[in-house]
Amino acid sequence: MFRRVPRAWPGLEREGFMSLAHLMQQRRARIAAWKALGCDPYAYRFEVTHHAADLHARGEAVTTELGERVRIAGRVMTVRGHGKAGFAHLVDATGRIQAYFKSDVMGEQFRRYELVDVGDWIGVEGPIFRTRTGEITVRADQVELLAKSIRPLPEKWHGLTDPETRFRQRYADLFVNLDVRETFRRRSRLTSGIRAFLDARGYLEVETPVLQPLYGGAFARPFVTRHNALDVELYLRISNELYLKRLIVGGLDRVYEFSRNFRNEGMDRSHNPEFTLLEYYQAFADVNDMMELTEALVCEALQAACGTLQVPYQGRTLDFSRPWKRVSMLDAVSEKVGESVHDLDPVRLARHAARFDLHPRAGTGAGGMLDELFSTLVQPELQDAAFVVDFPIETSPLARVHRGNPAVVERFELFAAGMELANAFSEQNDPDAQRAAFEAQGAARERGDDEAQALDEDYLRALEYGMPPTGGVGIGIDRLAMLATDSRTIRDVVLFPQLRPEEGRPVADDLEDVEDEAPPA
RNA sequence: GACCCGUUAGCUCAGUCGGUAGAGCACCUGACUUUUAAUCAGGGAGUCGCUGGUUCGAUCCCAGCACGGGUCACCA
Repeated sequence: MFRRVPRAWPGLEREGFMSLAHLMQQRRARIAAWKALGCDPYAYRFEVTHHAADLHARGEAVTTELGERVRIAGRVMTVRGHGKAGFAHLVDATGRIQAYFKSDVMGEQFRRYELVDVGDWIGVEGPIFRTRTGEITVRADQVELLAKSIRPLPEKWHGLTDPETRFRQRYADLFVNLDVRETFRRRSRLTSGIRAFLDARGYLEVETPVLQPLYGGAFARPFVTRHNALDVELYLRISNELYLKRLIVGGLDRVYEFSRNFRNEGMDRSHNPEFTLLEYYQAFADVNDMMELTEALVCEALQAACGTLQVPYQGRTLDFSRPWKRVSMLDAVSEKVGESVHDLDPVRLARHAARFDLHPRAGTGAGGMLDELFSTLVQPELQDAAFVVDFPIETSPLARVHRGNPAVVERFELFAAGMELANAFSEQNDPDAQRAAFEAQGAARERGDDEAQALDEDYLRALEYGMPPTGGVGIGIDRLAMLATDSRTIRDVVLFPQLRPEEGRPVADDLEDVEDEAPPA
């Protein structure tokens, strides 16, 4: 890690004072050597004919005889010199490929090979062949330096393991730990699979505001920012839900958005302050339609990403094969506490909560206590994909009351690996009922619940024009990506997870400044 | 926010019962024309996270701070 040091430390000019600066100075010195050979250490382009994977795919067709000429480019990860010959491994976007450099073949060009440092980007041209030990290799007769690397790479065997450095310097993580690339490729296959699924069903991908004058659609604290010209406070969105439903009012009857949301809360294994939520809304559909659709969507996405619905995750196998289990929250909690809680009696729920050593905040209603009991007793056991239904009204202000049971709403959540993956409702489209639900939230806010949802007059105005019956779903894409890539934490599937900023500037930069100003020896 | 653990060379780590530190890889020099963690010989590289305290002397003991990791809390 970078260390903070005083900017002007006496003795800096002493030769070899600091190892990193010393190592970088050695590498910088090679820039001049390349120029002396007439080479630009930072090239403009290189014609690539093949990737590493293309050459490996040829298998037995490659023999110890020299074959087709190819041009490959990549970062040098290892160099093994043998006097008048040498080997190097290049890594490109598709993997590793070995290059062989031989003095009597390369002539003057061999001098270039001798200047190559680990970490440099180079381009190589020559015929492919198979070495004595069986590795497919390019026998270089031409070498070009594409970009000089002046910073030493992490160690080749243990690699880069410190999580802080891996996240801060994801660029290094990506070229040292090649499995990290596969994680993000798989995440990309997941999202492109979802897009293909929704596009094929007539859904329109849309983009709605990240900067919102009023945040809503979820229970969370927001990040606050300010627009200078308008002189107004704005919030980074905690959800895009209310905007997508405005579009349903507008007649766009199937819409979806991959929404980057921001919630000003603690961070842990499954929470990053910014995260990606896929939301999709379909007019004329209810929660049951959306359950079917979600089952199909997730299965298709996982197939695209993993090629299986038996998903290995942290030493166990999660079963996503259809149909998924459906669990009533009321039934499941009743079973765990040993008596029926279907009447949502607050006194009885409080007694059970106390029995399991749960201490809901003062003012928590029956729905909140049911939710706590569920989270503690039932949720950890939901490893294979399972839908949970029958949610209390109190915790669902944007959902419609259940047609068959006025105590609960038409809603489901999807769980797997003990994590909440998705949340869906038959959306509330009665403007008066929605206003009443907002007002109940306002009362909760009065009581000190700073996550209660604000009344959104513009959203109510939209509902007053009339919103068709609508089913809506939100899926936590980061969490789904965790499952699809067997990642333990959300940070493993977010390219640049949130960290405290590094204070000051990296040590090496400070030292370079001094060296640059020093007179040449 | 609470508690526990960590921070030593570019990387991965050892170590000092308090006397200013080592290994492997990487780097430099030399040898080596099919190696692949190449090998062999030699060499250089460190305010031991920061600040303060105790001490003749602190990388080591103590306190505070910073950053990171973990557990919990918060988080429908």
